[in-house]
Amino acid sequence: MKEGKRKVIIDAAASIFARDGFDRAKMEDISSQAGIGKGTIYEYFKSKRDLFQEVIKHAVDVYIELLKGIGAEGRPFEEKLADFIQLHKELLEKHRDLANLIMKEPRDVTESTRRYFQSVKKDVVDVAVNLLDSAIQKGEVRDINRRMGAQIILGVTVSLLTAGLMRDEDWDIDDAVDIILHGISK
Amino acid sequence: MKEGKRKVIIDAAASIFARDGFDRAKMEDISSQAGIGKGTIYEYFKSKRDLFQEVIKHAVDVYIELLKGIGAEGRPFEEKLADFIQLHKELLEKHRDLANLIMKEPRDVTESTRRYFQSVKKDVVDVAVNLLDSAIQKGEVRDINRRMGAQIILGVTVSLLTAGLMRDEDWDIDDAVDIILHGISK
Amino acid sequence: MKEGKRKVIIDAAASIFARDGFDRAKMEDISSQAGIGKGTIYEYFKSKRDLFQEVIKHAVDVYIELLKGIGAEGRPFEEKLADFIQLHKELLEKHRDLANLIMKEPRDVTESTRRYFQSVKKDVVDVAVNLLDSAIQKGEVRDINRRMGAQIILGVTVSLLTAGLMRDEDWDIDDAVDIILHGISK
Amino acid sequence: MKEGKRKVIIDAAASIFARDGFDRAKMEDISSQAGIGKGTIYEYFKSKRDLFQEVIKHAVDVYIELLKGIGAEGRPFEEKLADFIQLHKELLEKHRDLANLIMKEPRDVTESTRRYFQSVKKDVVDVAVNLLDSAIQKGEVRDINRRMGAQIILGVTVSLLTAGLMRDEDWDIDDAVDIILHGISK
DNA sequence: AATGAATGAGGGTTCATTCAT
DNA sequence: GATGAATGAACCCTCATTCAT
Repeated sequence: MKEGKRKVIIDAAASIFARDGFDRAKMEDISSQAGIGKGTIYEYFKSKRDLFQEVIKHAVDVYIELLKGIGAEGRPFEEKLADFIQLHKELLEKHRDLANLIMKEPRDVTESTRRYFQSVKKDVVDVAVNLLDSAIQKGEVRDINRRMGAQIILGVTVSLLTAGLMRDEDWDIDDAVDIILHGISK
Repeated sequence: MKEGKRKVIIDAAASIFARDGFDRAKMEDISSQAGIGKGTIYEYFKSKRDLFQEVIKHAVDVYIELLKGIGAEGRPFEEKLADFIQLHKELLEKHRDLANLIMKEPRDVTESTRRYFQSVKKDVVDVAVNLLDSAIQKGEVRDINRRMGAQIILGVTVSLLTAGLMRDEDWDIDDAVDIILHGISK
Repeated sequence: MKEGKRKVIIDAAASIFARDGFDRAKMEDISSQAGIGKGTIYEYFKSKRDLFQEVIKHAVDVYIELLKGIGAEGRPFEEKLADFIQLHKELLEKHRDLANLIMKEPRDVTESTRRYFQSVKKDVVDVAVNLLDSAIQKGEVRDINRRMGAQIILGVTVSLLTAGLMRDEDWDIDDAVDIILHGISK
Repeated sequence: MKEGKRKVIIDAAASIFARDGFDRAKMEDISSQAGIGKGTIYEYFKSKRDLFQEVIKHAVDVYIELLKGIGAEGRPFEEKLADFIQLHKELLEKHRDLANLIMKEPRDVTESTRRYFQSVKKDVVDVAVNLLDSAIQKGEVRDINRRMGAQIILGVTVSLLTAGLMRDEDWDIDDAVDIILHGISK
């Protein structure tokens, strides 16, 4: 029961933080969104900042968990890459604003949260690095700087998605994969 | 004189907004950074929001102006692409935080500013689209979806730069250009 | 059993009120000090204020009881006076903070508590008045205004003790008695 | 002008703190008592605590200044003693509650304020000690422990006055002086 | 035109009290 | 009876904005 309410608060907070950003989010809005009293939040979280950190941590955990599912061996790199993009697409469609919280670099939080963010970003890049590494070893991909390649994959993915290009058109994923794989040169 | 002070305020505001973000930036900090009285800002700008919009507009104008310089005809696409990346690199190095203000989607401003942002982003993509279009017509690049290609170029550029990968390593631009042009596939 | 728990709560409250003062004392601290649940206090006391009043009343009752023991007839005034001071000394040493609660005039309580305090103070002064009265009638003391004399005795006692002058030096009591009795004039 | 308003705030705060105590005093009450806006206080004082400290410091400064006036040489100890009591009497009549703030030991302030309080108390006792010392040297008073004697004088003074005994009866000062000088013994 | 003192709406946080279990 | 999770009134403090000078 207790943990249940914690979750309710985190979900409400996620939606309000995502809508309004950290500074403009009001604890009262969060509490009413959660269907509880304003003071109740403080039974579960020390402060607004603390709540924010937990929201982020939760969102990130879900995200990382999903990401890890992609690595499964034995499938061609091309498919994994499509999955990687598809995953982000779904994530962004379902939790557009929350995704922003993860992708962007917020200035309004503890140094420790900032470090956490950095480490998360690194985790995400690492997933891409692993995808690449395995593909390079199998000879599917030429031997480029893995970290840079991973960064490029992530950047293309995020920028395509946040640009809203792919919102309704599934074929775009394949095109994106094609461009990442073969470039744009004739 | 009047316009001179306006500029002073915008510069000060740019530096404070970049440092603290919109919500945490204090009008008092801006005024003292500008070396003027707190009330004076309101002689030139209606409100904090208004000031912020002007700051963004100014930064964007400079940015767009620089971007337009790249289009110059007669040079190979590869060079233009390198210039495009180089321009962003310099911009990000000089005005890292301000650049964020432009690249990110701020939730803390007027709907009208949001629209302005959208149009700016479109302008930026348009520059890339034009680069691509001209290259496609010259046969330098295969006939991909121009807007998507442009978005990919931008995504690669921004993500590489914000990742800090290139901070001190100039060769990276060529590698990035290579990957954009020829992809990562063997 | 019921009364037993009441006593436990009063003792816990006394220690917390003494440590933190009325306003800063937290009901939760009191309950955990008492080893019971927060809500349980309200089974025994209507409110924080009510609890405070009971704490005071209890402390005062103990105090008054001790005071009354001094009056015993047949002993010289000088000894009684020394006892009076000694009693306060012990009281202050054992329950320094609680003693403050009694001696001082708290502004943070009901008018009725204030009146109670007044009456307690009067009781204490009365004890001193009785000491004096009996001494005056026996000719041990000159015929001064009894109430003023009593107030003086009390004032000297409390001020000496709270000043911490006598904390470790027993002889001081005799000196104090001497000065009260014979004044400071040559 | 600026200092003028500071003084206005301190006076208002003194009256509210005196009436309600530190914890219950509301900044809003203080501001409205001062006839200014709530935020204005914070232009002059960092926080409620800071304001409180300044109030105390101010009250104490006035008090110490008045006390020092008593020491003037060449007058008999008896007169000085009467002046000492008279001074406290007037002080308590005019600023009864504020006087309490000085005399009592508040638990709700910085350690540094507590130390300041201690030092003030010492100053006050020192004045009394000096009175006594000079009297002892002139042979007006027998050679008692000066600090204890001083504490006794202060105790008698304060206890008589806070008891409200002397509120309207001027003769009491002489009686008090008499008792301090000659004791109560026949 | 320029200033900065004054303002007060707004929001995070605390904690006495309630009440369902 | 005993509990402690839930509540929301209350209060300190910040800071964008105004306006008298």
